[in-house]
Amino acid sequence: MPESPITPRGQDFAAWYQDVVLQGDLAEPAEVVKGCMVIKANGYAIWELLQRELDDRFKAAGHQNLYFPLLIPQSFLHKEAEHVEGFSPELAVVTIAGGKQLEEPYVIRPTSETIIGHFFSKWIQSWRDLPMLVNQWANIIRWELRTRMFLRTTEFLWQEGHTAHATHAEALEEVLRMLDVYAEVAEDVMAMPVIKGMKTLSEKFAGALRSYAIEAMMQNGLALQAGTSHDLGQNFGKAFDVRFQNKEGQLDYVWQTSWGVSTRLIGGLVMSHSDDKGLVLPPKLAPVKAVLVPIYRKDDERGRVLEAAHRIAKQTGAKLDDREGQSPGAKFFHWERRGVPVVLELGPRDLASNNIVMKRRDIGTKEMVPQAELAARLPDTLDRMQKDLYDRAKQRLKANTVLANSIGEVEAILRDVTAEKGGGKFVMAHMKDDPACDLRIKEFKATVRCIPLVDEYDGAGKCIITGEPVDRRAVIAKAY
RNA sequence: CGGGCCGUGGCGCAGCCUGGCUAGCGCGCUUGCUUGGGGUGCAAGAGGUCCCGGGUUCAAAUCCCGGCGGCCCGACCA
Repeated sequence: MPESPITPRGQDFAAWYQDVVLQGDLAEPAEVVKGCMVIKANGYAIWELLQRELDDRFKAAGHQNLYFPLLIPQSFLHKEAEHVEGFSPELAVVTIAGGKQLEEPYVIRPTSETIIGHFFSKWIQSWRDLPMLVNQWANIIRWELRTRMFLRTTEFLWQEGHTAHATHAEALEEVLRMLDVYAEVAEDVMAMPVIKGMKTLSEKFAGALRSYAIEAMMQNGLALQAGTSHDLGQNFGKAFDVRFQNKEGQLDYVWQTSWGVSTRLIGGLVMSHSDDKGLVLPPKLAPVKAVLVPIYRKDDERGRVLEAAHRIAKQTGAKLDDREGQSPGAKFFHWERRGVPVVLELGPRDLASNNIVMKRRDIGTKEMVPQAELAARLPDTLDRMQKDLYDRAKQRLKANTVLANSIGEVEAILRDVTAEKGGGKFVMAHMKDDPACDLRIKEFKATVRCIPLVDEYDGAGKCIITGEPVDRRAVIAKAY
């Protein structure tokens, strides 16, 4: 087992992850087979917590969960020209079933706009059927050339929301509402600050009018697209003949949206907060929030300590680690690796003084707390840790965001992004939303991440490539 | 599709160049004792088609030929 694993700060996450989490048995959230993940206990429990946070918000916004087929007739993909062009290279196709060559192959869903468009056309006839607000929790397959644990696996779990509206304005409102939901979960639940923004035309979803995204910064300064929300316009409505009769009695195509987040969020979570000792989980996403490790030497101590430990664990909701044959030290390391926010230590000394030792995972501080106060202090400590994690991540984002006023400056900042030089940066520069400009940025192995919805800088300026006026700075960065 | 690396108990590896006794080490696992405020220590034990096929040889994990599989780096992407 590696004693000093590679830090996620400034290092390649995949390498750190493999060393620390997989081989080092630190958090055992997952392993990978042919680019597909087996998500293990701790990792899946985190996903379940995230699912609940998201699902509650979707339902509050009026969406209902449905489930659509895994296999999509290949012809469906071809109905929207841009869509099929974008997804063709990464499709897994089923050509044989039941021992026979199929007349028409199926594709394993890479996303479900097409099959949902097919059903929307059956379900929607009147303006009274709108808006139609559905969500699906599902697995999808995209045969990418390169996989990275959690961030880009061949198969992944996600949620995809699909809605149909009577007007473009209403659809756009929905697109931005769900982007806000993602930002809220990222920031309030994951303690991961994000920038809400519009993707450039060259980075938008295949088949969308416009795509919006939340962009986060990992500890090494690389950007991670953590969630997307698409304004599909009437593209899929026209492709799948999703028409409705409006209040004026005329036929019109619906305006659609789609939005999704995936198990990539778990990768983002790990890369946002974890340290050399292993996972650090924000309390709101910690499957186990506090563990109580009892310490005793002799049999009579054991009885007294365990009795008190059981009582305190019950009062506070902490998990009692009463495994025999494991030293307290071994237990401390065990839970530290797994990112448990608070570890409580209770031994004979504490019994005598009516105290208990409370240790925070993120900053490592130990605190003596009167046993009687623990039930009240523990939630406060968890809240503070949640907030501190966010604040630290926010500060890191600020510290690594820089302005650039020429293409040369952008290049100088992004060239040789390494840990020694402080890792990656978000470079804010005025950039025209033009595929030719995106291409220029790609020469530095970076991309235009987004054009922020809220301008926190100096407003309008001239494009550093074309010189044309643009109304705000865009985020340029190297990304996962 | 380019560039690099690797297939040896559950996991991580050494051994291969220079062929040779019973294939070794760490972790994990089992049993017992011991220990316990940051990975206790000791003892005993279970566990192997050395990726596959062929060749060379008295003898192959090791050398040769052919296959298969995996990982990492780049191009594609949530």
